[in-house]
Amino acid sequence: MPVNSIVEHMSHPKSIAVDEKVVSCCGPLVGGVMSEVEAIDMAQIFGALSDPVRLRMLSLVASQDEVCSCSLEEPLGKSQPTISHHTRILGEAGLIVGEKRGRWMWWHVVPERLEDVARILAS
Amino acid sequence: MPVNSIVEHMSHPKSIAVDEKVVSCCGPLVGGVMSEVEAIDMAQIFGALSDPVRLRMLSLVASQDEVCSCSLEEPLGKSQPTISHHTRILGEAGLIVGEKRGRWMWWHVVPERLEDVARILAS
DNA sequence: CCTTTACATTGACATTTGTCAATTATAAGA
DNA sequence: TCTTATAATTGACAAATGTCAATGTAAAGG
Repeated sequence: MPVNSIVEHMSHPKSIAVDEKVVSCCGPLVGGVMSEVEAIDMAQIFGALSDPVRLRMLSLVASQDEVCSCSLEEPLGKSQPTISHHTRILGEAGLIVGEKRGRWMWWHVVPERLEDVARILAS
Repeated sequence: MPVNSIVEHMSHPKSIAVDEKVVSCCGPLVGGVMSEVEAIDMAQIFGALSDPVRLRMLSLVASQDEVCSCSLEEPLGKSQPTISHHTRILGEAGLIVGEKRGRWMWWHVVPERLEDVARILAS
């Protein structure tokens, strides 16, 4: 129980005594207060996951070994430039990887990346 | 190996044969293609996590049993209305919960919610 | 070559988002 | 009651974001 609640009605609780990281067992969320740069990097990944179209896109890619860009337009109901835009954002976040073969761009998910993100949250 | 890659240079790969969900063991990301409403709900949660200030805020709250709103302004370097804005977004996403005691608003994380999100990604 | 096809890029636009000053609401103390 | 302290709300604004039409690029086939 924190000092805060003990002195609840007596003193101002503005100072935080940050717990020190005992062991390096945990993700950034639990194991100490996050730095500015950590937060920016992490926010970029979560930002990639913060759009409904991209989530359904990721789900579509994950449902196959690999999926071509052209086969995403119809199920997502978006134009070709929009699909390209979203694949780029998911790619830059490291969540999917694309390989060009012939005329087609083939995408597959990066499971390790998803596990990394999951570990951040539930460490 | 998908039909897609076999007929790579022969036919157009626009049709996706969606794998059917065999058992309900998995999160929405792996166990079948996500629906529109699922995607919108999930995007709201990830949207709450997609801002550096909110990530550091969540990390600060997670570093204590509970944290008062007023003790977030200084470490995050944001104004009081901005802090209130961000706590509301994290709260609406179910990631933190606030309780008003006296003049102070005390926040704590919801670990189960974080685990839920983690399970979505690494199921 | 020239044409077709798949994808990327650019530019424009409306919407959403993050921020703060000013104000309002509520709780505690004198 | 009057004053002080904490938080929520409102309004305004700049910046970021999602979308598509138009255009550019590169690969394959004639």
